[in-house]
Amino acid sequence: MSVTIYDIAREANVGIGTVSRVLNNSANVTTETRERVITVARKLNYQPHAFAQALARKRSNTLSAIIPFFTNYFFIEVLQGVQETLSTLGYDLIIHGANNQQQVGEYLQRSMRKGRVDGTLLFSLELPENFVAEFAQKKVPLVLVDTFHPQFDSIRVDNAGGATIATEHLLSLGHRNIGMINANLQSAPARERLASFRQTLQQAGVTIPEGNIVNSDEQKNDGFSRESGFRGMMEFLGRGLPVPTAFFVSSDIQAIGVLAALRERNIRVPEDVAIVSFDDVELAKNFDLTTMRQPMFKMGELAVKKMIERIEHPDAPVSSVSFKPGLVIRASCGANKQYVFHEQ
Amino acid sequence: MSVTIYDIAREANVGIGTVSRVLNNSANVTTETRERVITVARKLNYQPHAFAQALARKRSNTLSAIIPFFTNYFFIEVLQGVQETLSTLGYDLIIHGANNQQQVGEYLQRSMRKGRVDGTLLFSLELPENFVAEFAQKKVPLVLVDTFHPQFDSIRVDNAGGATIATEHLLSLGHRNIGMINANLQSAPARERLASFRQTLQQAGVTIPEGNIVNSDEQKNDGFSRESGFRGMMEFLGRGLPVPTAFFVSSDIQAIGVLAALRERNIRVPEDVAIVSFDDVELAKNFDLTTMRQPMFKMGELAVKKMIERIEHPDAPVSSVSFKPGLVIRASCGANKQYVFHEQ
DNA sequence: CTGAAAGCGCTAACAT
DNA sequence: ATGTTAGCGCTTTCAG
Repeated sequence: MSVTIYDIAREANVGIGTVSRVLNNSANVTTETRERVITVARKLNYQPHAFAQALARKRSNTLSAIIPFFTNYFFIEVLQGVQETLSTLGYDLIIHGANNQQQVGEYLQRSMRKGRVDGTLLFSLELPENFVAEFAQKKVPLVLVDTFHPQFDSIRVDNAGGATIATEHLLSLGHRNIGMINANLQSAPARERLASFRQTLQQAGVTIPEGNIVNSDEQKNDGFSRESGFRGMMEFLGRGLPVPTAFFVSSDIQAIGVLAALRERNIRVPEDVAIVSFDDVELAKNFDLTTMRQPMFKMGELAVKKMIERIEHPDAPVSSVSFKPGLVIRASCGANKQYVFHEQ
Repeated sequence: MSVTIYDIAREANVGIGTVSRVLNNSANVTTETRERVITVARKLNYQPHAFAQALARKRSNTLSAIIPFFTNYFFIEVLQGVQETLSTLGYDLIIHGANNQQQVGEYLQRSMRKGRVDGTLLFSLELPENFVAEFAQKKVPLVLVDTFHPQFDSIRVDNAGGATIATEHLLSLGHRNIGMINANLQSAPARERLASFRQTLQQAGVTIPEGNIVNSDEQKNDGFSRESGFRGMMEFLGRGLPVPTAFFVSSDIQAIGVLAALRERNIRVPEDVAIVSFDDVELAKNFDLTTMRQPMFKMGELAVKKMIERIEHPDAPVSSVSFKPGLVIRASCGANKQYVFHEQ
């Protein structure tokens, strides 16, 4: 059927071993024969058979990524970083979208149990405990992105640090009555962002009514959604409390909903209320949101690099790095009231 | 190392052939031995080695998808359909993000590299001509999604039909001065949507000033972006023409920009201007956009089904199906002025 | 019905 | 330096 190293060997009058050697750039081949083989290979339009290689090498050069099925911009951008990096390394990426914890298990099983992939990246999903012991013992290359487990490599966002910066920014702008529209507390990022928000206010000696904080109770996407932001702000407004002069919102996507709610009530941003959110997804700049930027693309790159290192050094100590988000100032916080639409 | 069919065979006192047979549900095995083998396999926690299977079967059970790197909601939703369907079929999906035409070629080459994948899905990108002859002759399983080539299967959106419905809807609402904010005409969908818009008006005997039509000249994403919509509307407003009572916008994402521009000029939607756009991406409902819904998830499903059929019947005639978008009426067209935020 | 054996295409250890 | 050979783990004839 298709051309194999046997065809090349015959045509070039060498053994298949030699062919394999030149194809793998291994030493000990005369430049003369090397060139002959290469010429023939090119002439025959030879393409190595990936699976045969994988089988013989016991290495597949492909990774898998398990991501939440309800994908949002965060994953997309991180994935782009992953994909780009992988592709320069000659690796392939298999994607698995998980709907629930059980599926995570299935995919983990499917990916790892056997030669299928060299390693897997788990995104924003909890690692099921029943895999921990086995994976740790077998030293399965697993890196967690935006999630954590002490026994595996992970890459995280410093939610606490980010929330602190956001809150301090609002404080520095003179705001003293601040509110927070948060996602569902069942998600760790939501908990961490809230805790730091509280702590930062407290350290600044600022007290706010407990009613200024609205936590989402939505299940979908853990409340990191536009609807959730809209409802959260509406709920706050329904409480009849004095409207704070500023809000910290736990994600850009929610902030967009918050903006809609505010507009409906004719409350202007940033004149009446300043907004700072979190993530800096693609959309954020279009809404002129001041937000905490997470270097998503970079996180993807780093995830891959860690993975490669892990594959090459299975016994290296596990490491966890967290990215500290940076403040991106746009119009929504009022620090810069100019409407800047076309920012790069 | 890990458990193979040899281990099972030994343990169950049968030959590896028999083990393989029961594992593949092939006939001609006594229920007795079958059960014995299954028991042992389970006990040993056996997992088939995908690559070895692929090598022996000459079939990998994995597909690849080449998508534009600047991914938007459209792809994400289609991909979810692809992924979900594939996963129920036991297939894996390899993702390649292409930045340019040349990369499409590289990935095409890499994917098709013998046996790597059983077929590839090409999304919204033109199939490089230099692959056509070879792929067609070798009957490489290739299905095009949201793009087209006469020699390969494809799944498309009926842009013409959709634009017609959108325009007729506006007409039926009584609008006679209508405008269009379009994407970059270098993209086929933009051209098709514009042509049908024109034709529908003409057939209805409605004439509009040429200046009512604004085509984007942006490169990024072919002008299917929020910025592009914003600028398009601003440009129109700068022309000094009477403002139409309705606009057809070539995508939801642009419509969001259009909305922003209109708001800035204090032009109300839908009271002053009605808007109908195209796509019905996730965000559309949050902006209460009346739009033409493309069944993206379904398109993904169908793409996979077509692919499987193509793999099984390499000689079947090529087919191309186009999905006719359906009108989703929300608040932005004024047909239903009620603010509906929480629609499912 | 089932065991044995021949590949699938490639790598790597072993000869020469 | 290069040819030969033994697998990698599984499927699939081919005998029996």
